[in-house]
Amino acid sequence: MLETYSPKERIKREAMRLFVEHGTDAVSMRDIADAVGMKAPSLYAHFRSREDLIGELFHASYAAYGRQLANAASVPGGFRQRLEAMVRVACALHAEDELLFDFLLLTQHGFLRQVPQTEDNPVEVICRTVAAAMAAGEIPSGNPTLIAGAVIGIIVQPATFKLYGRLTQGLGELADEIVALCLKVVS
Amino acid sequence: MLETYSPKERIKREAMRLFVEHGTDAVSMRDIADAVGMKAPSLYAHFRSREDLIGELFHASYAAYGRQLANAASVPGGFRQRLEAMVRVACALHAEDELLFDFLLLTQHGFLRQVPQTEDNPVEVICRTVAAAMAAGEIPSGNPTLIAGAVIGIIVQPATFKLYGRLTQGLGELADEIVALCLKVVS
DNA sequence: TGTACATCAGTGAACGCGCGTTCACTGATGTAC
DNA sequence: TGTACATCAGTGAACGCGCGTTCACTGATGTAC
Repeated sequence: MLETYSPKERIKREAMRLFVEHGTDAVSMRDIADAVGMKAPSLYAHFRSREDLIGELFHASYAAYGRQLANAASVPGGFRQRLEAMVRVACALHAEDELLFDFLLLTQHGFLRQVPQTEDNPVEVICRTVAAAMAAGEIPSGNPTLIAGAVIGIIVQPATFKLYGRLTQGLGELADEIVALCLKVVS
Repeated sequence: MLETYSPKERIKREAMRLFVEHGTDAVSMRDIADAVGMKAPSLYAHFRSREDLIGELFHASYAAYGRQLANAASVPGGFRQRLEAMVRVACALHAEDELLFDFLLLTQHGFLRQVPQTEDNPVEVICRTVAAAMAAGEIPSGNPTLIAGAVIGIIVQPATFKLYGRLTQGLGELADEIVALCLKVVS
């Protein structure tokens, strides 16, 4: 039941849903409050401002994605095992909570300029892992950032296709094929 | 000289620049007018509304990209030649007018739901071309939309990296490598 | 050459609206004795 | 069990602001005679 979640969790969830459905800027505090069954002023008992609410939604989830990828990147084995683990984690995150994945996908450009380049940054994790493998001679030498970008693109663009209905299967069901495509790109 | 362009062209250009720099929703009609050296009401001599201005900017450019890709997709030769031609066109478009490419990249999610699935749609062009090649047995069978998504991701994600300064070279300089990555993905 | 008029890109002032946010208040719930 | 008080999530009313847009007007430019 929705009611078993805390008010703060319900607000975050409904806000995310509305942001994905209509775009961040088309959703007002009153819209969010309505969706939760509150009045707008009540939201300020849980978040200091609208910007805080959206920022908390983005940054917390983005960093959580980064930590999950970093975990996967540290599995024992060679680069190919680590890459496969990372790609499978990304696909699993999409399968577990597609709304959250879509939220990050759609709102990324409002935040990427201010996102810290730390170890919690998912893009950073993949770039570092590819660069390390290339430096160690595990994959052919080249432009590591470009290869990392290709890998990320192979995950993110199909997620976009799913969002707009071009693909009916989610990344969870497509994981095997996506892993295979990413492995081709690093060969 | 800027002054040799028509007022309408100058408005479109400055608007695009501001939208890329600050995000569509953070730019007001007054901001655009200021950048062009006019007052806000003057914009309405050239565009019926703010929505019209942004829509014209997006849809005209998006369709022009689609036509260029469709041209490339019709070069003589096998699928690999056509794919290479399309990827090179995409890279050339980025090299010729990075601002426009970035604008389409950043604003796509505000429009993709309402974009027509016609022959002018760039995504549609690539999906159709891959599907045809797969049906003809020119590439291994699989999920054609997923492969097309991977190809698009390999182009779009590096463009995003360039936008945020992760890559210093544009797609023009990276074209050879990007072509090679796309060819791997369809093998 | 000079005068009267048409054209039209651009403007100043103003509009109504919805936004984020504040704040004094309500009313249900829990605690003390 | 009953009364007085504290707590605190939630509210109604209101605020100031910047937005998109309208409209009567200006003032430079071109044309007719």
